[in-house]
Amino acid sequence: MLDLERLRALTAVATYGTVSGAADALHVTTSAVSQQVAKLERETGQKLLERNGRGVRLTDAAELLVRHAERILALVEVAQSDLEAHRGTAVGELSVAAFPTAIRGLVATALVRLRHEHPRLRVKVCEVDPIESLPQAARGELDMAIVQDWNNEPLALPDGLAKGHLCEDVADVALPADHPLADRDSVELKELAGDSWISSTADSVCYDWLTHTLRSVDSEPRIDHMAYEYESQLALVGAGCGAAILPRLGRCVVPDNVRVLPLRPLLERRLFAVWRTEAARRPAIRATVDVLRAVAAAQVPDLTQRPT
Amino acid sequence: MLDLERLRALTAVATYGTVSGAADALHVTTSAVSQQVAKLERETGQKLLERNGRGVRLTDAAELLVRHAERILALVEVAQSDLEAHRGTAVGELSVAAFPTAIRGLVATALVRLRHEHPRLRVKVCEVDPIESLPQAARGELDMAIVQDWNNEPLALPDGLAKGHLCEDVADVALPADHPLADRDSVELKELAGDSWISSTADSVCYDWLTHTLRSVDSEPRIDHMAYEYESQLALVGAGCGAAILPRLGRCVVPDNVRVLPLRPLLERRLFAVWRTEAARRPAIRATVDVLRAVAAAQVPDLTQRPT
DNA sequence: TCCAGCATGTAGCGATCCTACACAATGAGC
DNA sequence: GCTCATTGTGTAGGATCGCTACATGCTGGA
Repeated sequence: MLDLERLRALTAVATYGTVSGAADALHVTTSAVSQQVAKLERETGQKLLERNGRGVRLTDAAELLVRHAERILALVEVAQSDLEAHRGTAVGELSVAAFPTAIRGLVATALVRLRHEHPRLRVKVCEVDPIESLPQAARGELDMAIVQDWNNEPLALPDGLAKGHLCEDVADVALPADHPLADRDSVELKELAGDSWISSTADSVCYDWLTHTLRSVDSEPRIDHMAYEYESQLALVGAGCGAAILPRLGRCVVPDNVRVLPLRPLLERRLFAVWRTEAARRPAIRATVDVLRAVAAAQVPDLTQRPT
Repeated sequence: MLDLERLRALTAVATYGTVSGAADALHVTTSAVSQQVAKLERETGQKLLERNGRGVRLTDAAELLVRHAERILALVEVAQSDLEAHRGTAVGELSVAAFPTAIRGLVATALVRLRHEHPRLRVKVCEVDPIESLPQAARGELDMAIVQDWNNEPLALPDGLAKGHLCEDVADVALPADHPLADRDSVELKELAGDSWISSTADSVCYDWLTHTLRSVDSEPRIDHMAYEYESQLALVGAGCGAAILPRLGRCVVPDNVRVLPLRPLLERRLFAVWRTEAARRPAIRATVDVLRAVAAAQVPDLTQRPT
């Protein structure tokens, strides 16, 4: 009889291309994965991995088995999810990835309520940029990813994932206090064409989005500085290094030498929770999304109406 | 992660209704099955079995899990079968059930050829009446069942099973040597209406078939004696106890005090091999069916043209 | 009331699986 | 061309798992 853990080991090798990559993902040693696959080879009577340079290559038989294994493992996840739904209560472990402003502006508060309302549910939060968390969720390394979707750039969802809308958030522009436009009530993005910009680091969705957005008003946007944390970006803005886009959700204290102005038209992002469709029926998923929505709803006035 | 062996244990309990029945089917002790299910309960966090009188009853959660498990286990079998097909050669173990005349008339010879042509295939034969072997094959306790199908009574195949035709066989009637019709070249069944009959035992398809067949010529057939083995039936015929239907396949030596006459019209049975559709792609299945057909074809003249 | 039948719990033994370590093979950098 | 980092496989030992045998508890019929 085939063993699901062994099938998972093989699919992990197929996914990551190397035995050690699979071992990392499964949190075991390479030796363990190697032995699991070797056992699978003995059981099936067929060679599954072949040495290929320093790595391995899957044989045709292994590719075939992986295709079956993916269907089987998906069905197993549906069964587990269905069984948990039958139980009705949110229990077990739920690993959630979120980007920084969502963690402090939404998830932290939600965790308090979740711990209170679902004491048997253990939510593990990890700060991961959506650029990473989406594929991780698709691969099953995460149960839920909290991601964003700017109004000028829709979210591309990998196969097998479902999303649930959480709330809207508005982003303003942060300018040095001595900027010519710093005393305006609001500003249009195109008025800032030619300005120097401060962005998130290049391995984040915010960087991709900012360059894309600025290109609509400025053929050659100048991104001179990059910092992943907004607090650092604001320090750079205060030092007169340029402008930055600053979401309202999870906003830190703005230094005195920085002015924050609303943009015209509003620059909005939508927040989504994303999960695998196989796990959709888990009460843990539903409960977490519900609480996230409730927390978000309580903050909507703050986010969309605050003068700045 | 769910474990397939544990799921199999639960489905066996669902199938057989009792823990000990499941244990028998899985060839382990009741304690082992009980522990497996208990572990499943801990993993899923839900009660699966409830004491019910001296036995157990499956909870709703267990019923739900069984439905999923059946789909998963079927998919696993397809994967294994597909993988073996990819390998191309017939290997591993194949458990085959056949009724007595098929064993000596067909399977024994086929085993010799199979052992020669597919040395890595181990075929295990067990004599089981089709009345038992069909459900056993459907439940996965057997890989193949060799069954018969009389020309006046088609075979009802349970869901999930496929069949392959092997050959035809003809049955004659055995009469005491001093029977008034014993010297005829052939005889019609209705000429024997009112005669006493010797049948297979009541727990066999042959008994069911014989009573059904005789009813078409005799409203109240007299079945005075029953013996599972034809050799015993012929001894009874020779002792003047009645008539018997005697297939040509695997026919033993006929005693001197018994005459065997062909029936008009021919009483034919068709032989089939039956297997689960999930295992249909196994080369072991295909190879065995092919050899059975070849052996049968070599005997067809003997079976259908022999004067008696 | 006793007993047969069924399920569960426990102790112990063997198998399994994982980690740590050693070793082999490859390919990139100097 | 040599060295070394990277990757995969093999082996020994310890922890865990899973099974059997046996004891115990419960139920329903004789």
